[in-house]
Amino acid sequence: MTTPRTSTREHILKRATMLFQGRGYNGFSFKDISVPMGIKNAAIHYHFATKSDLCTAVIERYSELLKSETGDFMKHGGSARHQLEAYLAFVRHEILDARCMCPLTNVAVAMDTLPDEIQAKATALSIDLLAYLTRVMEVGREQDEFQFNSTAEQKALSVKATLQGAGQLARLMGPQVVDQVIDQIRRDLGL
Amino acid sequence: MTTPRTSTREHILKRATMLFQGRGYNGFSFKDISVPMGIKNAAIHYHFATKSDLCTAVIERYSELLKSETGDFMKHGGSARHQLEAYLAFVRHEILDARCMCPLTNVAVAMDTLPDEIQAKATALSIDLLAYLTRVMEVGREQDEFQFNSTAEQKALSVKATLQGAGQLARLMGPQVVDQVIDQIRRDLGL
DNA sequence: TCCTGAACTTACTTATAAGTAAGTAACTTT
DNA sequence: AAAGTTACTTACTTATAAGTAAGTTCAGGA
Repeated sequence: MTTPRTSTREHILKRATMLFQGRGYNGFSFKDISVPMGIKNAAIHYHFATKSDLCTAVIERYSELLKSETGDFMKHGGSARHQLEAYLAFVRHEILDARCMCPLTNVAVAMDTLPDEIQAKATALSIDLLAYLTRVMEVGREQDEFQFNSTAEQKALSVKATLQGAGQLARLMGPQVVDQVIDQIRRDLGL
Repeated sequence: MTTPRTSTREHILKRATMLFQGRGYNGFSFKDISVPMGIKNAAIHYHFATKSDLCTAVIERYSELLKSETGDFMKHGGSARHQLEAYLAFVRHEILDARCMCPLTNVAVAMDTLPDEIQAKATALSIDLLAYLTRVMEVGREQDEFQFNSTAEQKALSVKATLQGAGQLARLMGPQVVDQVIDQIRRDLGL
């Protein structure tokens, strides 16, 4: 073997992430991972006992990624505007460059068909994300950067919903909708 | 047979609609339709040659439903506020009572795995819906009912995205988010 | 009454899915 | 050098998917 064996697991996870975010849980099979990688399906099962385990790991990893990006702000504060822009840039990148959906979208649509473990992880992620955005909204209003007349939580929920929806509409109507929607989020915050 | 045969096709369509909107194209099978109906899979194939045909009919029917609900306004105008509320009520009903997602969401997530025909129908639907909402925004601003400082199209896009996202978050975080998001849409229009 | 077509069912095919058990090659430890 | 341990492959099972071809039932018309 020329490829270092220790990285196989990482490669599987990377591909699974792309497929899960790009097609949803029911939209891909082990073959979509194994064939392009030049390995056998059983190799995937060696690293991840079941498809459910694999996709749980995908969501876990996504959660960790977001946690590391948002953690500092949650602990130490900072500029809300700066945080918002970082988050918007992250979402923008996922939609336009990676051409994938937020894992939350994919869990939500197939909710009833998914293992409980995945539902739980996704729910936890959505709660974390909302808590983060709520904090950003709170701080932003305190700092007189953002203007809105509802609760920070409600505004955060609305911003999150809008971004989730932007990912969908981008697929249907083209990538240009993303920047329009993001611009409107800023305007609706008085920016 | 006690059941009138002529209604079988309608029953199939009804069930397919629930399943497609509830689980996505890849999240249900013919069995999910035939077993609860007490018919055989082949009976579905008699009315709809392929799964693609069946789901195309589902989206077509949804488009017709929306067209009939929005058509009058598009032709004759009226109160934008009234139209907006009717549309919000429609979306609210779908999320809370029917507990299903907009077909656009389900197409968007599995875009790459779906037949071209379905992609085309969904794209057409999204364009129609956006045109409708754009008109509502335009009229609303002309009538001094709505306030926003971007183009009517951009605002409409943002509202649509927000509602699409609300459907997702409702599944993950509970039904109460829907009314919060809808309330925020009103606030962001100066209502 | 025979015939025809609509609306199915029965019985099948083909493909693909997830998952498993047993074997193997190479590296690691003792 | 012998004995694990890791990271796989080979070969298989079981389940389920969409789709099809041929036969059946019943209602209405000539």
